Amino acid sequence: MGRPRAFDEGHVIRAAAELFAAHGYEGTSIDDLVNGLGVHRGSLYKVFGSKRGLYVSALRTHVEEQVGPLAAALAASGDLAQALASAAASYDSGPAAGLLLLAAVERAPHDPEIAELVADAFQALDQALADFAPPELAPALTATVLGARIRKHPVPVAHLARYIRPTGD
Amino acid sequence: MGRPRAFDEGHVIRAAAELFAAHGYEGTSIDDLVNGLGVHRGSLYKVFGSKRGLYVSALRTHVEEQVGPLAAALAASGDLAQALASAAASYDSGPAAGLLLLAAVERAPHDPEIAELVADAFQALDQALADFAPPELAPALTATVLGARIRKHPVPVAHLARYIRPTGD
DNA sequence: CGCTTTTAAGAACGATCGTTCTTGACCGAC
DNA sequence: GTCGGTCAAGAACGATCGTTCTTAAAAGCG
Repeated sequence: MGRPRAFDEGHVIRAAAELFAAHGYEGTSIDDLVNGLGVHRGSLYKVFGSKRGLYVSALRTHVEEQVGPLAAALAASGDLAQALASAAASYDSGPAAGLLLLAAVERAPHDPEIAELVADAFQALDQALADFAPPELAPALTATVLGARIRKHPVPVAHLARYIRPTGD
Repeated sequence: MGRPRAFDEGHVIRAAAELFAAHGYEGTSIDDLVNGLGVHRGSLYKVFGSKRGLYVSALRTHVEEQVGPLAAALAASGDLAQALASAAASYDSGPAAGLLLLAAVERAPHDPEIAELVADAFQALDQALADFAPPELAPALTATVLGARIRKHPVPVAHLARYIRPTGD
């Protein structure tokens, strides 16, 4: 009963993730979202409660739909070189790529819930990489993958594998 | 002639860098700057022209006073382990640390001048690291150092050196 | 058809945004 | 001492911020 929705919630969340990834949380206004998403102001507040609510939904969905599958792909790799290559390729692409990175540096320091989402995503990457390198190296390798995403030109992280001795020292 | 300034420009720039590093460009308002810096609104606009002008000054000073000396310290290291250790230690500390990182993900995509500042700083780190590892690995190692700064808990990047075979393949 | 419920539309709210202006305080030079 | 010039103080600008409100439109159900 009642008037049906004229928009798909998942589609809206993904489009919002793009906007937040492109301009950051503070740099994206409600008007930007209303115009870019084609969803009415009141509907956004009805469904997500606030700008922050929409942001959290966007980040959570980004982690689930982009970072999660990436971690799974890493775990299915044959060796470290393949894992690093697919990590770089997969994380470089995707319209909302960089949302996790932006969330980590912009919002996580001031928002514990976002900090937890970010930490969980990073830990998932750690675990996926820990199978192909000495375990104490996993956080550094995750840092490499994340840091590579920052630079303008692609960073050949996969080459790193050729210089790292196999698992177990 | 004329009334002398009641503030030190360098000190103001460094304090502004702290604020921008903590809350980002969009997340730091002119009122935040006026309150946190103790400098009058009109004086800020007289000296720096605009909020962006102050931000560019802060980023440039941060690169010159923090990142530059770090690159010099790297170049003076004995081996890769020492270089990575000092990179992690030096870049982790400092009140404005992270400003470069935040500038790279938040402003560089939308501001060519900032993008150039960021790219130059990254390249300086690349060159400093290229002396201790295979040259094609330098960007990846810079990415590791940058990525490590993102995570909440310190990342032991220096351990990476123990697994990397010496320069020249 | 009427009633109920949910969404869409858009004006409107006070607060804050970056920026500018006006006024008076301060200092060196004459 | 007073004049010229720079800075400090703070009110004020229009624009935009996130959020809320009022009203109309669209569906299922009796």
